Amino acid sequence: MVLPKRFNFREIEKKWQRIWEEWRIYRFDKEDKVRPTFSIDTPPPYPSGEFHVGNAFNHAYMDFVARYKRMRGYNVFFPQGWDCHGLPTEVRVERTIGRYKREIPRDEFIALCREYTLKWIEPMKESIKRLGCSIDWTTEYMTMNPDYWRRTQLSFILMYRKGLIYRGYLPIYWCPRCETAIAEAEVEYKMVKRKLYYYNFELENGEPLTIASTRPELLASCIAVAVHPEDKRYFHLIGKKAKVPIYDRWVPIIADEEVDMHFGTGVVMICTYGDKTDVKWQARHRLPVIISINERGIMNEKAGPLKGLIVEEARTRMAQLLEERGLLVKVEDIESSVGTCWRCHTPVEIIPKEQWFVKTRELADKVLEEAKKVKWIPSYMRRRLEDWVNSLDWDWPISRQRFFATPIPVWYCKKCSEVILAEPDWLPVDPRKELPRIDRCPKCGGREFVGETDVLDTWMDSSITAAVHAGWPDALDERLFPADLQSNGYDIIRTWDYYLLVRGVALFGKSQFKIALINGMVRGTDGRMMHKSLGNYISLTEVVDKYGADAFRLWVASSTITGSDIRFSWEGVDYARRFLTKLWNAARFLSLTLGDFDPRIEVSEDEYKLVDRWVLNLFKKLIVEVTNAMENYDFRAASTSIINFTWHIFCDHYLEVVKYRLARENPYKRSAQKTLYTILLNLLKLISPFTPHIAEEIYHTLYAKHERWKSITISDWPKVDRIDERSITEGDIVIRTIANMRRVKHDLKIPLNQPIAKATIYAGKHTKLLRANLDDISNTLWIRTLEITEEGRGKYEVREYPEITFNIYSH
RNA sequence: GGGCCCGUGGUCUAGCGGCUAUGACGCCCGCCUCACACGCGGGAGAGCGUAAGCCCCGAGGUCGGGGGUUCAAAUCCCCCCGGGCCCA
Repeated sequence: MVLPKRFNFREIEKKWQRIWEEWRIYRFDKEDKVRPTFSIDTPPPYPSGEFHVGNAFNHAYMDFVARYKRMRGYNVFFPQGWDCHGLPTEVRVERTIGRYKREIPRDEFIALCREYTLKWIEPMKESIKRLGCSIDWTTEYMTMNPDYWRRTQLSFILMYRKGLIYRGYLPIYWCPRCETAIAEAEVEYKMVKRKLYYYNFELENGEPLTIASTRPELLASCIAVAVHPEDKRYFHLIGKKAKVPIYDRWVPIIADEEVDMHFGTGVVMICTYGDKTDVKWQARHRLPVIISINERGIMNEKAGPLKGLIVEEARTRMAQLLEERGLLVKVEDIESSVGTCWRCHTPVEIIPKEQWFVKTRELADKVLEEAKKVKWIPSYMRRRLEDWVNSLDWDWPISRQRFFATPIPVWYCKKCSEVILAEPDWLPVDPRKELPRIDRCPKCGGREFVGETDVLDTWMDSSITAAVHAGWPDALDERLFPADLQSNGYDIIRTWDYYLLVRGVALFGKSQFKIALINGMVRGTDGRMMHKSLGNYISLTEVVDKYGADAFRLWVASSTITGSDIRFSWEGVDYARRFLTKLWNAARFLSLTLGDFDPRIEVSEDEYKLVDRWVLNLFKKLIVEVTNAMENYDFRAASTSIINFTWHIFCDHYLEVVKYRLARENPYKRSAQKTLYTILLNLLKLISPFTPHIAEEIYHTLYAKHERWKSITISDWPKVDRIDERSITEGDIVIRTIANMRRVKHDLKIPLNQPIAKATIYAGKHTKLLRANLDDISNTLWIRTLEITEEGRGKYEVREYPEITFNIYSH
């Protein structure tokens, strides 16, 4: 069949996506016990409603691997799920319905969250499909479904029983807008302009002591004043007392090495809790705790005159109060970083709360040990994980004061407060609505219980995906666990990779994944991070609409090395598309000349010409190169090698020298056809992990009737036997001679299809070689009489082989 | 302030101890050559002195800047500057 003149990627891509799904060729075959398995722990996207180019970048990487491994004979498991729970959904639903969650019944609010989540998943699923990902859609799951949270709850129970989860009254990050605890990992630091207030405390001798603070509203919580132990200015004050202004309490003046002598006046007030250092200081110096902010960010009765004000109002009010009493010395503008809630961007507070925690500090050593066993690509990414683990000061708070999440499977005895942990066979369970299935409290015999109303951090859901994919806990398929591949961006090493490792270690005593494939960030065309707010945001839909999934995928593969940032470029995607056009046209040329060719007919070795052996052996080298690159997850090297071979070696040189053999009957027609047939078929195989749609379309038009594979995307990866280096070096001499003569003919303004009466090549030591290939030279250049002699020099030179010169006589 | 990564023609990028630094985009010139003008061939472009082009000559340069190791550095080491990510 002849290929149409142009390839309509819109139609072709959609068609194959549909057919692949119908054929079920990307399903993991559970029954197959022969092929080795390769399992991917696909990070479930959060249903934001839009699958952006960053998501697509990561999914493309996973798909390259999935498709490659399938062709290497693996039974590939490539699942897809959705990480549904989370604060952003609650925030967005509140915004959409215009009411706060506490204003409507809880079940109604949760139902709305579910409804919107389903709605937001749809376009993202569509995008993943349009990207051409070879996902096994029978595996699709949503963490908001009871069957999934049953597993999350079980993991909680198991970790609790192992003593890895505890309930404690500890300071935690708290978002006053969302009114929930958040983990260190969820705090986002932003540089903001703030005011630094200088105001006076009073010393025992009545003298003032000026301190600098950005948070004077916390004076009510001030529990000490600290200086650096070596600060000569304040050395004499250590151990004495200072009086807190407004509140007139005496607090100790202590020394601590972490005080920055050069910030402000070198005197700092310690408040419970102004920031993370305050938490450390409070504990280290065994200071009391005075909490003056409530859970909604409003000053409480402890704050006295500030009571009822929200934090920002309280700050300016306090500055006023200080000023009125002549205690305010000065106010400076400074830039400093403020921790904010990663979803709603409200500045976070630190308050102590009764919360559930995972003993992550206790698990740290084992996590580091397991992280060492993981193969990190690129390898330096492991450092990031290690640095993060080593920098953790607090345990991981896993309880959240939210609605739309997995319920904590716990009740409390009303009488004695004993924790009643759900039994595994009660799951899934919602203690907010159900009672424990016991009559009496095992400790005090009490008969009344209260369900835990807090829910679990979303990371508790998503950090067991690898195990869940493998069927845990019902029927864990050992072949799929730990997962072979975990792929994500370097920005979330501290979350995805870290939490997966923590849970892996806690629940299974090992990492849940073997390879961590880390990709960079997608930047806008201006080189900055792609953000809607920066106006450099490009949607995947737009790119795929304009250029097609294959062009986007090939651009992703070829534009940057694994782990590096990729800068979006329309020119880059366009270049990829132009290559695909080239490939299409080459295939079309073959479809025009292979009409009478039967691939079953054997072509004997001596029917092949040197140029055939040249291109076939160069192609073997390409296979080796691409295979090595794919094994190293170096998609750039793999894809650019394919592009360069196809475009230049195959199209620019080889196709030109065989055209004459294809145009009319001759003894070397079949060998030319066979060479073209073989090379294009195997090129399609090599490129199909990157551009599966076009490869499939060409395969089905030209090859499917002769070849045994239903789809080229599940065909065998090309193999290589002995490479004949000699035909490569000799072929190169012939090819270069032809190319240089074509160039000169063009420079002489002779149309390339106009016959040349006569030409002479002065070939020196290459005379014998060129004479043996005289037909290729003369026919490709349309030379009527070609002479090849050993002696003499012509006017023109073959650049790569200056010993070869030639003359061309147009008349 | 800390950890990690990056800095090569106008733009993007390869090279990561050894010829004259790779390729692409863009630019300039030529060409409708029986798959492809979404193509093919060629050229300038990584420093300066001259008005352009060419040639000669001169001091001299070449991968963010500076220093070092080495017979030899874009490549290794140190410092600085700039960008990024993560964190304090």
